Amino acid sequence: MTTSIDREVESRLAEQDVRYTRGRRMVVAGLSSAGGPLSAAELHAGVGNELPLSSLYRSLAVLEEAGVLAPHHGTKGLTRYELAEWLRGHHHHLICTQCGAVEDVAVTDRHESQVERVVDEISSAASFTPVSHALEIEGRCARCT
Amino acid sequence: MTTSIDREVESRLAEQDVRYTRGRRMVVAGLSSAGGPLSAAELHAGVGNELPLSSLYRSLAVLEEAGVLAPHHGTKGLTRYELAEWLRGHHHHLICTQCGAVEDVAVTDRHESQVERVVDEISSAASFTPVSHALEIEGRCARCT
DNA sequence: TCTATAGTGAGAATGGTTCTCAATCAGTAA
DNA sequence: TTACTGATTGAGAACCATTCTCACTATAGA
Ligand SMILES: [Mn+2]
Ligand SMILES: [Mn+2]
Ligand SMILES: [Zn+2]
Ligand SMILES: [Zn+2]
Repeated sequence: MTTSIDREVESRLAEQDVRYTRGRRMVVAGLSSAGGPLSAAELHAGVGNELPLSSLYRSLAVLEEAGVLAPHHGTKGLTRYELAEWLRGHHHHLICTQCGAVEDVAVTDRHESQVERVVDEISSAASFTPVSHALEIEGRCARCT
Repeated sequence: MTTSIDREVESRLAEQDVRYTRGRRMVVAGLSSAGGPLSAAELHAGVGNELPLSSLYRSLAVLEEAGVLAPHHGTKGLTRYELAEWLRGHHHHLICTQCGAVEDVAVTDRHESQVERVVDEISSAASFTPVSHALEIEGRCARCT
């Protein structure tokens, strides 16, 4: 099945003369259907341990380099990846300190513009040029309350 | 030299029957005088490679457990630590994508209350119980512009 | 002082991630 | 189609931040 995200990734990679191979498609598909960022190990398990780990890691690196994926450095010794914002849309994260789950959360335009105003004011006061921001909320998820 | 932070850490550890030893003091001192979170390797170098790495890592773990330090998972394969918020005060981070530096940035009460309102609204919409938040701004620092 | 417990340091072990290299695949030209 | 060429893959070794082990030392309390 070819989704719309698949098609967008396809053309993005074509622009950069990077092939959209079977393994890379599996990674994108795995992350497309996830509710939050996934680690290499989680992706590996998610595809029934097809796709060798070395290839999986290489695919993650290639797709990150191509701007298709964004790394998310969460808990200790583990990098999780998610689709880049131009594919999935901007969002923030709810991180459960109990079970460790990271959940995507959409954000309204009103909230987003408020956050952006704060980001811009903080940045300009520090002579910093902001490119993006991440608002991460830690606490207890609905299941762990 | 015994700073005020030193005294606060001292009593916090005393409450928990955890000794405030030479190595632990070196870690707290190193982080007190830093402008952002530091990794184990950075701390190690900062004290002239006194304090063996195994002891340094153990001190970081003990101080984190005691609530004196907070880990910051920023870059790949590297955990940086900073003083907990009750010691250093709440702040946010400017992360330079060019040089990798992480800089603390103070936040005004007005900004903070705006951010907190957004955090609360996002959380309650997701049945999430927020405990803390982190606003991380990525971009170029003044030096790398 | 004696004893029990906490802390230390050197090095081994662990585990996520990256690297190596030979084999295979995909695009291109003849 | 066939031959050529560079990209991609997979198995395993290597890497490196972090954690563990264990014998030794320091400290607090009886
Ligand atoms: Mn996400
Ligand atoms: Mn900080
Ligand atoms: Zn949870
Ligand atoms: Zn910089």
